[in-house]
Amino acid sequence: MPAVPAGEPGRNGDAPEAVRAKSIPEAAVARLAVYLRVLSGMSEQGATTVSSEELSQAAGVNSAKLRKDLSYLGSYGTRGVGYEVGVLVSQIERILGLTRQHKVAVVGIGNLGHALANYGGFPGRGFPVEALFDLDADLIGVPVGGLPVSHMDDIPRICAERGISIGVIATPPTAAQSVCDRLVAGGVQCILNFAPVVLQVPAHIEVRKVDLAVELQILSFHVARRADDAAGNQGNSGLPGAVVPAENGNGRRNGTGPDGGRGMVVRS
Amino acid sequence: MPAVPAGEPGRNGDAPEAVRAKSIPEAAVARLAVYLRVLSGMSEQGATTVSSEELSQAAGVNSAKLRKDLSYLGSYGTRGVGYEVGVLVSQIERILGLTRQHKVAVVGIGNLGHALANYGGFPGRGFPVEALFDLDADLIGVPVGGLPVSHMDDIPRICAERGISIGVIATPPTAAQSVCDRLVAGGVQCILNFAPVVLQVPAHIEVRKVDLAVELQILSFHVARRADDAAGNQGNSGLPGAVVPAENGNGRRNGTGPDGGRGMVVRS
DNA sequence: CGATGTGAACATTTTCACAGCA
DNA sequence: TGCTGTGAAAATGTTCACATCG
Repeated sequence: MPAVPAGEPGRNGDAPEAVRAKSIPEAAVARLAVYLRVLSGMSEQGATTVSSEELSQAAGVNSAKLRKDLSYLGSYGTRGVGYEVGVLVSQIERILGLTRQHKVAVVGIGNLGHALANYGGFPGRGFPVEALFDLDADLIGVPVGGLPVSHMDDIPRICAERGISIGVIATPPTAAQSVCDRLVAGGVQCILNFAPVVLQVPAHIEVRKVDLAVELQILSFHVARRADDAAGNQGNSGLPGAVVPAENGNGRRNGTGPDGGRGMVVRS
Repeated sequence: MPAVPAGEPGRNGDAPEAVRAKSIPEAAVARLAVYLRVLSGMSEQGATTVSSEELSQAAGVNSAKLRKDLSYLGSYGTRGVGYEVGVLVSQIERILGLTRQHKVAVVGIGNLGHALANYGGFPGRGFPVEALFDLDADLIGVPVGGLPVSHMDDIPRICAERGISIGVIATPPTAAQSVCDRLVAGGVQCILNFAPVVLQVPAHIEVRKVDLAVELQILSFHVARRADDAAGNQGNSGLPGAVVPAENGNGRRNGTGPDGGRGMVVRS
């Protein structure tokens, strides 16, 4: 995605496809991460091969979609048999760029930030937390999860020094944009934003947001809609029928989407 | 969405459009929640009207999309002028079902659950936390955020008694499915899942997931892709050019989508 | 005149359905 | 025979562009 100077993002008449090669769909990337987790679990349980049917069941998607997604990796399956778990894991890790580490900085050591910091290195390794920041004087210097908290003013310097590539914003909404700017100044390339604000960033910075309020409101919408359906409710709607994978609609895009609530979190 | 008994979700040749009326796109619903937050902020600052241009800027989408989204509410704008903030707020709240309260139960009072419980009522009111659950004997009975923690075995009974409609799962992944089943048994209609597992639920239950690992891995993918682009980097890519709203791709679907890593989360 | 509301063009994503290979 | 890989169709979602109306 060639960065667009300003104004409306990506506004070009026809765009002669520029340089972009094959490029794998955003939606597929998100699912690959899920497949990876499922595959890791299977691997730990000793499985060596899986069929698209099995894997798709476990991941909660249909098999056609799964195969299409995996096809973006290349052809690593064996017709009539299935896929080798180990191969799939490697290939997905390769595509997702998990073969190298991505240093993380957590800003805002409140409830959520604290939880994240205590994580002591994010999911499945590969995302070591290497810097913590806050404004609270009482927190500066205090080790959280083994790492001392630094002052937000030092974000640019410290991020640059330590080669942080991902910044996690877990501050109150009012501080978020300022923190974001400093992270960018520090050379951070991606931001995971838990604050309920729409961040303004240069085109080359990737932002993803997690917003509790938005999630709850979307659920609220569905509850409401269900109530409306109180009409032609033929067939089997509320009947405790078969149980199937959630298969909901979290295919979030990132950008401007849902933001929301207040901030907290974490768990493993 | 008529519930599909079992097997592959929604597998029907052509589906004669059944009963579904107009129905507003999932993607739009997520954005409406964002508009609502932005509008609330504007309202607090005394703004009484907004143009699609202003609002879209603040929300990080383009004006056409914003107008299309708002059109699902009905026609509440004034040509040549814009929209009345108050009207928009009311209409969005109506569509999102925010005119009534949705009682929330939080399961798993660890780092995340604790943070959520302390929230003392979720974002912008409308989502009061009315029950807390955990397995830890040391926690049972202890008030967290003013509410005593109950045992997970009592999930079905208590949820039913208190009329909980939304369950938040903040437990370790191993307990998630079991908790989910009990929430469903207790009559909960929607689930917000912070555990990195694909939940199996009856078709009439709405599930949304928040997965830190998946988010980080998606960001990792973009870092990696950026590295690859190290080729024909003409134009202005890394140049600190204009700053624009994030507008990323968090348009998550929910269902079977991205799940992910280990579990953590949240904010404010 | 200026901004909304929207049909139609376009783009992306999902699903189908089946050829092809182990 | 059975399952992968994929072209093509269908569905969804986004953007354009402009008629319309306050």
